Amino acid sequence: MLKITKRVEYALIAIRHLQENQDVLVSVSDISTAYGIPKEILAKTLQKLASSNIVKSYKGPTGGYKATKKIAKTTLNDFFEILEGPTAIMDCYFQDGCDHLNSCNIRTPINKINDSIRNLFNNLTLADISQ
Amino acid sequence: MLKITKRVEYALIAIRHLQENQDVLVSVSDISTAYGIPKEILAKTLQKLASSNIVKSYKGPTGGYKATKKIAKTTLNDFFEILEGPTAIMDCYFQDGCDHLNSCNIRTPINKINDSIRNLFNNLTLADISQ
DNA sequence: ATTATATACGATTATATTTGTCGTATATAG
DNA sequence: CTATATACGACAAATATAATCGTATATAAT
Repeated sequence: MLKITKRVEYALIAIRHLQENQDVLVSVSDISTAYGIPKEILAKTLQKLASSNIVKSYKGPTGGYKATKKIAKTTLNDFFEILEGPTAIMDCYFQDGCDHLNSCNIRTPINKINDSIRNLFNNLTLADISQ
Repeated sequence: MLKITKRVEYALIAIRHLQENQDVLVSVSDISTAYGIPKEILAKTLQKLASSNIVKSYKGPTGGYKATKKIAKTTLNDFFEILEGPTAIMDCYFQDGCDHLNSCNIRTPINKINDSIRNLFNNLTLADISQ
């Protein structure tokens, strides 16, 4: 449990690679072959990052991706939520569709754990974890 | 991603129920029916907690479980690891069997994230998240 | 203009993990 | 002796994640 997904893993690999090669455009294939990552998944992952301006995309032959200055300032929470949606350890007892809500006795602890994790990730940037 | 398992959820429900009923022995069936939890899974979960002395078990008819004083002092990390094994966001790039190790460029960030989470969970007890 | 190569993106399949069930053994109160 | 509780391993079902496939669009180079 509490695992990150391959998408997040691939995204981290990609942005670090882009940061180390800021002078050139890097294509999906470049990263895919360099790290042994399935091309299609990596492509979609970079598309998500591009739509949030974490990276910038350039179409056409000689196209590819570039790192942006936004990367360093991005929090882990934002990074995760761009790729995977809301950070939440449960999915979920306290929203619509929970048929246990009436007898639920763990609302407080679940919320406290969740708040702690979100607070942690909101106070860590991608720059913080890079060095 | 970063979800807790049902086992952890059920364990939380169970220990909170036991803490609220410290004067009596509570059986698996009691908790199972009260919260709509599958009996067999709950049983195994409580067996794990019992083998770590988080709860105490009593066999035979009129048997069941009781909360122990150890609960409040138990850290979230210990609680999670009793039920689910080592707390780690990846499984894993840096151990045996990783065929990407030579080209891995995310060792540092993964370790930093992992250390942060483990640090958080090691400094939160079950008592801390209860109120 | 045409071609080759890149990103963009929805639909589908494959795989892995999690969740739940079944069967059997052991302990013990009445 | 019997009924009811915990103990525990093996298996099956359900769900979530990962990967693939197909098609569209943009654009640099010829």
